[in-house]
Amino acid sequence: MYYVVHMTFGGYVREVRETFRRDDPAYSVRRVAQRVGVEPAYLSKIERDQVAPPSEATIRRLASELRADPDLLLAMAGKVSSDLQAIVRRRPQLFGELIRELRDAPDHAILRVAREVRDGDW
Amino acid sequence: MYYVVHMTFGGYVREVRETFRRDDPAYSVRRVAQRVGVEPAYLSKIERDQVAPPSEATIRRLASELRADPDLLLAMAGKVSSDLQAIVRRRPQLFGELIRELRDAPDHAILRVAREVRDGDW
DNA sequence: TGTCATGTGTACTACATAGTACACACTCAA
DNA sequence: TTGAGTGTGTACTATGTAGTACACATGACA
Repeated sequence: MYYVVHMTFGGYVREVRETFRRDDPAYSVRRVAQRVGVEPAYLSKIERDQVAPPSEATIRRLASELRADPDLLLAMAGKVSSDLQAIVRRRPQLFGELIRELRDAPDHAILRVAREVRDGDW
Repeated sequence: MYYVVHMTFGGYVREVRETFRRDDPAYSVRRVAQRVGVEPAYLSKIERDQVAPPSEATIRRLASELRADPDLLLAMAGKVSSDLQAIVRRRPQLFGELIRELRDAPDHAILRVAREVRDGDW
């Protein structure tokens, strides 16, 4: 599934939507656009990367509609979830140090740290 | 020093600049503005919170000029450093989980985790 | 054969962001 | 008393963001 990382935002959305569509006509550009709350022409342009990715709010509704991970979709759009930003902003130096420290850490190390924190022994 | 958290961006900048100025006339609005590369009137408005905080690039130059922590200044401006955002965007789910897990953790717990990572035993 | 839904091209718009440019009144030092 | 430096008010602007609105050609299907 990691190949996704090399896709554009629009390309990924189109692929996911078309996959749903293969066995459900409710996933046409027009009908998805309507449920998401944007104009069909706009969604069409988004999927062909003719315009910049939409706002965070629209990306979230799109993610929900396409059963995609909002954080992943936001990342593909070059954005970071505003709730994560708020957490970091509350203690910028602390989180800054931690995140920069983890920049090159392998995935499993980050996961392990997260689990350690969850079983919080502080 | 934590009272800083309750200040506005502009108020903090003004306070820091005026402190420098008490024993160095090179820290007038005009001269700092010139070194930072903005119009004096603009810096004046920033310090009185008459306009939104400036761009990340300008905040960084301001931080450097005032020997302030860029992450802190950016946070006061409601922003998160773009390099941190880039790190998170590379592995959005992983960092998302970790950061949300740490939302309510005490400072020392986050620090401890960061140190653990630095003495990286992965 | 008409009509219905589909995807998309073109044109336009409202609001936010990130400032510049200039003028003005004030103060202090020579 | 003038002139250099100071802070700030007002007016303006360029670019980016996040879309809407409508028209059009196409293809299926009843």
